[in-house]
Amino acid sequence: MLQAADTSHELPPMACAGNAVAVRPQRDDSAAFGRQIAQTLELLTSALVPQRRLVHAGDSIYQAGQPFESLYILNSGFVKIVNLSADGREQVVGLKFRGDWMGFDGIAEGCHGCDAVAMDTGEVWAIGYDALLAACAAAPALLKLLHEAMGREIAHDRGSLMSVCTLSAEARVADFLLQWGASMALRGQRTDAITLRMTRAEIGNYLGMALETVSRALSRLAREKIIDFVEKGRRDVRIADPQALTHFLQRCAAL
Amino acid sequence: MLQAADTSHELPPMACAGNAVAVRPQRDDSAAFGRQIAQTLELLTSALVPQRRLVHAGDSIYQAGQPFESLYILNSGFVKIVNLSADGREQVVGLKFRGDWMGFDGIAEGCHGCDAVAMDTGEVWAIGYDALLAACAAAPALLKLLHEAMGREIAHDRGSLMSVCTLSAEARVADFLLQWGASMALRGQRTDAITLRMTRAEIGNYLGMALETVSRALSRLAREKIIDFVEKGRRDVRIADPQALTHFLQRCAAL
DNA sequence: CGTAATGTTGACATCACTCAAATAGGGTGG
DNA sequence: CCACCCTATTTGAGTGATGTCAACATTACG
Repeated sequence: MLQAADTSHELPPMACAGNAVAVRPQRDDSAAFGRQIAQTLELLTSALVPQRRLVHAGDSIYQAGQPFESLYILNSGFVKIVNLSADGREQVVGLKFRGDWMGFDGIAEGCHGCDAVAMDTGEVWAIGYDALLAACAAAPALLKLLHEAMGREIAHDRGSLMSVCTLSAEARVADFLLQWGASMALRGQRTDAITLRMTRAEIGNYLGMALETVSRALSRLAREKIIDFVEKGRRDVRIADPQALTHFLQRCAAL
Repeated sequence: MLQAADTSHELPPMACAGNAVAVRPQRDDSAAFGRQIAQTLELLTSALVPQRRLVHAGDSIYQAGQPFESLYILNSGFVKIVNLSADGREQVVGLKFRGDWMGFDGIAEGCHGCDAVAMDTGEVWAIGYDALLAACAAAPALLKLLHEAMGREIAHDRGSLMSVCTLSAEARVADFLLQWGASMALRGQRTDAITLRMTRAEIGNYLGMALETVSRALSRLAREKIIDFVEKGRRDVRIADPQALTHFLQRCAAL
């Protein structure tokens, strides 16, 4: 579909996950990631006093323009990261789940560049950045976890950019569902029954397409029996056939 | 053009740059950023022994799949970061200039998720990650710079995502030129005469559009006297009227 | 020079957006 | 429990922006 830059180079066999398309909700990964979250939270509480805050849908955790003072960890719930441009455009640029860090974007400029808005009831831990650095000096393991979180975010954002740039609208929706499922799987949750807490407009905004296009893509996936909706309400998606969904995506990408 | 998610929230006055559209090649910023680069390089040499490497156009600094061991700093030259997917898509997801760090994407997974390919002759410094962490423990200022670089990258990637998702093709090309100019300005280089070291195909890949669309957008900007090409070869762009370019972008964004 | 790579431009096709209308759900007050 | 409203969603029809294909022009390079 889109042109590939002809970067001529031999590709060594991909030894690592990278931004692979397939979902792999393997038990190992899931357990490892769960341990990592637990370890992070544990280290944080042992070394610092995170300020816990209960948030409800619509609450903002931080807003663009506010001075950067803390990083945040999502202990439970679901958060969207919204980028705002000077000329009024706004764009969902990230989704955060349990264990995810938030607020890195503020480190460089000294103030936040996005809004973080809760999409559901949940608990957020705020960690003063200076205190965190001090704690990291004492506990190198914590620094390692912090860097891993930042690295993961960078790698993930690049994956998003690639999806938007190289996949058709339908493929992006399929990819979105797969990624959501993978996120759930990593956290040990069931991956077949996905409860989207977002409107079609928000999904479309996140994926860079009109809400009608999201709706049509989901309808088509449902028509082809790749997904289905649980009774009453179209926000709960069941990935009826994960393999078919992966194949669907690969077929789109191959064109 | 695209639908905005109706996140209802009041926006506090933007006190900071964030992902503002306008270019501001102010002398202050430029000087500050120049100092920051110098400080980074100085700190690195004082605390560590970076491994310097001369690269030429086409050389790869690291490749996806290689084990992650080092971070890299570009001392001079110009590098593109290319993301590869399992199904063969490839996408330029980042461009690096003097002073930029590379390789963060490998921290989380333990192996690199992208290729970094030199587009021009330059010098790259490799810094062993473990040694860097040790040095950071001794020199907190270095850790601060490292985190700022990571935060900047995250913020920048989100800006890219937003551009691709919310701007028309022509606007993205205009934005691309403005950002390039801003990068040059930050580094104290002339901002009016831009030497694109990329083919139309690479630019299009980076911006998520066909190379023909890039060509048409540049032609139109030239026709409207907003930019022009220096004699012989269409790779050297002169931003004839920076304000007009900014206005052009804002006009596109307003639609 | 001659050849290959790159860039430009036109014609046409198509994907995805816009506009519009109908349906469905969820919540609220009577 | 029902009537009502409001939002979210679905679906269709038409259009426009952008991709694709193709021809040609220009430049770079050996």
